[in-house]
Amino acid sequence: MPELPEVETIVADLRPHLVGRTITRCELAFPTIVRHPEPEEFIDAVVGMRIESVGRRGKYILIRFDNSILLVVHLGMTGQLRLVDAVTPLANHTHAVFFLDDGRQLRYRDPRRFGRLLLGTQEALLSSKKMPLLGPEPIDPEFAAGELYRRLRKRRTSLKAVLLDQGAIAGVGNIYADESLHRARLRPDRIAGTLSKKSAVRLHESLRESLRAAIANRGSSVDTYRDAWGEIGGQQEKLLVYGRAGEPCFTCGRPLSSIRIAGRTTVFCRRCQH
DNA sequence: TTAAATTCCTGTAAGC
DNA sequence: TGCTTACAGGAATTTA
Repeated sequence: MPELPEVETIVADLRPHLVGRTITRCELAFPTIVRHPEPEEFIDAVVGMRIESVGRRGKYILIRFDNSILLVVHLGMTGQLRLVDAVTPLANHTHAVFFLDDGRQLRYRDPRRFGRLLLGTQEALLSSKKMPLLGPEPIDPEFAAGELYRRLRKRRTSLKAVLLDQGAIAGVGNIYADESLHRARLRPDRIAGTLSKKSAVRLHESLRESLRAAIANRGSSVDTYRDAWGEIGGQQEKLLVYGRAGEPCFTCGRPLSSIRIAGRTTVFCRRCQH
């Protein structure tokens, strides 16, 4: 499922192709995928807009138009945003198509429909709670270990739950939460507030390393994730624990354990993580 | 106020 | 082989 590295890959791929393009037409095959504003208003507002920039905040794709209005795309679990030629056959579950002035199309496809589209200024979307307040970007050079430590310290829930909390740290999902906790040799069910500064520094480094490696490998295609060209990523081959329950730990050889934390499958090594 | 539980969805895989 | 059932999970919403 798309997390920070997968969204970053899509955004980086789309940026040079979308900036400067104008949306000439928009078709919604499944209008309820648009959560704001009403679908008719959404179409009226988006058509004729020129794309100024393409960015990312957490797991959100931000397509900014030249009047500071944003087209916000959240991929949920199975969302895909693809740039295709007009002759490319329409895949099933394609809910929205944006026609561009160069003849190409930006298509949103999402079998499970957990994703959503939003349109508006950043301020309006935030104040109307259509977009939540997100925590800091973990790969931002300014995101220091001390900041992570402060955020962990005030929480009385598990490390895993805090890593998944988008208001605590933006962009981390089930894959990279498990991966970074394993790298940091920390049990996912450790209460966040009991962590030492030293352990928090280790988690900070592990988190950033897990995300950086995944971005370098164009993300993990463990479920239906595909990049903007429909291609799979490469990080799924390099995952240390995610999806490997029962298989041997690469460090000690003991079978990896699987438990449920915060309603999420969580894989870790009972021998290596404390 | 914080944390946990519930809900939304459908493709996939396991089990009978 | 074909049907049924369990499972996957991001985040908004509800409950504790």
